[in-house]
Amino acid sequence: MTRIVDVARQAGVSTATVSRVLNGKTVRPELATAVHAAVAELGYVPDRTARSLRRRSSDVVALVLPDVENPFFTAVARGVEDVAQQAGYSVVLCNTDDDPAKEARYLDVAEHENMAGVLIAAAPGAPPLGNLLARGRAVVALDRAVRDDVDQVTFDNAALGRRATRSLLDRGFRRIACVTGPRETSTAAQRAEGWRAALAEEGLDAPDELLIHANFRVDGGYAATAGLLDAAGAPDAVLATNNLVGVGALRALADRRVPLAGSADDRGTATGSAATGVGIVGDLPFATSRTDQVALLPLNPRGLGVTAAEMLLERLDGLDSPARHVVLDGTPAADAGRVPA
Amino acid sequence: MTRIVDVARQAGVSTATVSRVLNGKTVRPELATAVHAAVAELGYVPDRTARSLRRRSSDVVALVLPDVENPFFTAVARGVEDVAQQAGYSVVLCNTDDDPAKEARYLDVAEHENMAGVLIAAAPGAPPLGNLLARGRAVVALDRAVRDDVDQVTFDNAALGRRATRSLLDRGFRRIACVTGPRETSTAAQRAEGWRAALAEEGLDAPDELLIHANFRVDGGYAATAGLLDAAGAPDAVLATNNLVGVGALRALADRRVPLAGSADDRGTATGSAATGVGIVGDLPFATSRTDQVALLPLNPRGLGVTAAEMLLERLDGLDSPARHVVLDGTPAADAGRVPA
DNA sequence: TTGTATGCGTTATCAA
DNA sequence: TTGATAACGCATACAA
Repeated sequence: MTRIVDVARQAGVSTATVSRVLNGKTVRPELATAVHAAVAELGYVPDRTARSLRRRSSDVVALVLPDVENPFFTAVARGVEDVAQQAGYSVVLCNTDDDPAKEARYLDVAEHENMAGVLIAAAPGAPPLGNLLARGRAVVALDRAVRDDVDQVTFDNAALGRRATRSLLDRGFRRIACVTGPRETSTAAQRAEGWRAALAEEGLDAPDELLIHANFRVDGGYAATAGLLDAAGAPDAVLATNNLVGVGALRALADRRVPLAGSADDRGTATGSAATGVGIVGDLPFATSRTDQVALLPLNPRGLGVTAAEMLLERLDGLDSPARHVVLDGTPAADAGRVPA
Repeated sequence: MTRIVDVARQAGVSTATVSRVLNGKTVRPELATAVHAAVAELGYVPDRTARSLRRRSSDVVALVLPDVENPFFTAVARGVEDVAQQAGYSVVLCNTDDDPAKEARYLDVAEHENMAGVLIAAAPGAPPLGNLLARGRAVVALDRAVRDDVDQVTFDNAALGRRATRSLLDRGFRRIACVTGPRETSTAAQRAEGWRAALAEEGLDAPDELLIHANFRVDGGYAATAGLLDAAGAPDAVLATNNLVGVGALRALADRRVPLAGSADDRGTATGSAATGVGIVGDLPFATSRTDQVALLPLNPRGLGVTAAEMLLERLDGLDSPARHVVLDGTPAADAGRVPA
């Protein structure tokens, strides 16, 4: 392994000068070129562990997510990684299952590993992120809102809920149920608020029995949708406020042979249940059926990750500036100009 | 931040003794308890960076994957993480997109970050993993076969291909196409071999035009299946050798309104195309349709991750033992007894 | 068995 | 601007 002393010797300078060149401090140009030549010739790569120990901060960033199996979050991770890699940071993925205890463990690790920063979609009910901030770590919350004093980037979830509901209204549905995530999860609550608002704008009621708080996974969407279909006064359409809940809803309909309203199967297939409309806030990258009768409101999770990572990078060299809140539109088209590819 | 000297002072011993206690060396019991008490009281956590620098190896493990957006590999990651966490290791996810250059970069990082080990589903055509081995790093290849001199855990892919094909044969299909991944990818090639073998056992031909090498993603499966349907002598069933290709195949059929053979839609729906059977090696966690007419051969990617992680842990304290090759059956039931939950 | 003292490779302080 | 050297926190060789 080649060390900094080897480079120093080869270039005929001190280790301090080599270090300065490598860290962009002011050095006489000819010495700098000599150092670069030596680095190239020896194939020297600084030992990141030693560097971390000395700097008291590594070039690793933690990305703490509720569910790495959710394609939404893996897409977020892609965006984060692309930006972070570019800037020389590595990304560690941490999966919390929305368990505050798991989340706390990972944040501990992040601190004791001297990680440069943390990007987090925080579990509801988890303790605030003040510890990390207090210890001078950069923190950016993404997707889900947290305490005001930390940087965060979220979608305009109320607007997303409104727009998805409106597109169902535009298709002629009137009795629209909303299957969303846990009450405490900000995205779930806000998208449901958007649903309520869209109905209100149309002079429609949003009765309690049409708002279901499930978990934000496939089984949650499945059970909730099945329940809605079984209950008296079944809805003529269902709004799923995230991708996995949407998958569950579609599968529940398929299992019961309830056709999608507006599809070719709508008429002709003999079935006991009335055709039902489906709206989804999010995408279905692994759909096994046609989705053209589904009112999809595609999101841009990658853009969310990109923006969050960029905020973290800025925060890393400016720890004292006030917290910033960025609200993205959320859809790929709208973010196109705003978020770098 | 509390350091080892603080603990030493508190316990009335030297830093060396504290270190020994923490690392399980032999120490007089009463001193050990004193140290433990001090650790607890001060809430001491060793600085992992310093430890890495000194030991020349960290407690981070790299998990290098071709596609973190593929649910198969995220499930592998879950298995790896569970085992690794338990043993005190953190897991870094690295995404290569099967690009040898990206893979090489990550392996470089793993080496220069002094990571304890690497778990990798290697990109075909990537340079062998000898470098890492030579530098004394523990390496375990998973899912895909690599050079014989490195530990590896794979599925019995030929058998998987055979069984999936057989289940299509059992359902009465005779002209069965195979859509698999790139020739160079061992899993793709071996599962296709299994397909060929199953047909041969039945005295059936496996003509070249029925074997398609696509990419191992949704678009690959989609295009390949569409092509098969368009060609003269279309198959009566399609075997997809991985989950994403299966998604693509199902969506191609749905888009063309080709009913699944054996489903309720099989008769009744007027369509130009004949009903087609589908077999898939893998699972469809995000299917938006019923899958009971699909011949699914479920896999156990989590078990793959668990086994690979356990092999890595063993390798970590025994770097010189000969390379081991573990071949898992691959299905959840068969692995149930073999792979710890 | 325990303590002392050195070194891991880098960055930062200080004097020149 | 540059160089010599101390320090980051821990583990271990060596001495006791």
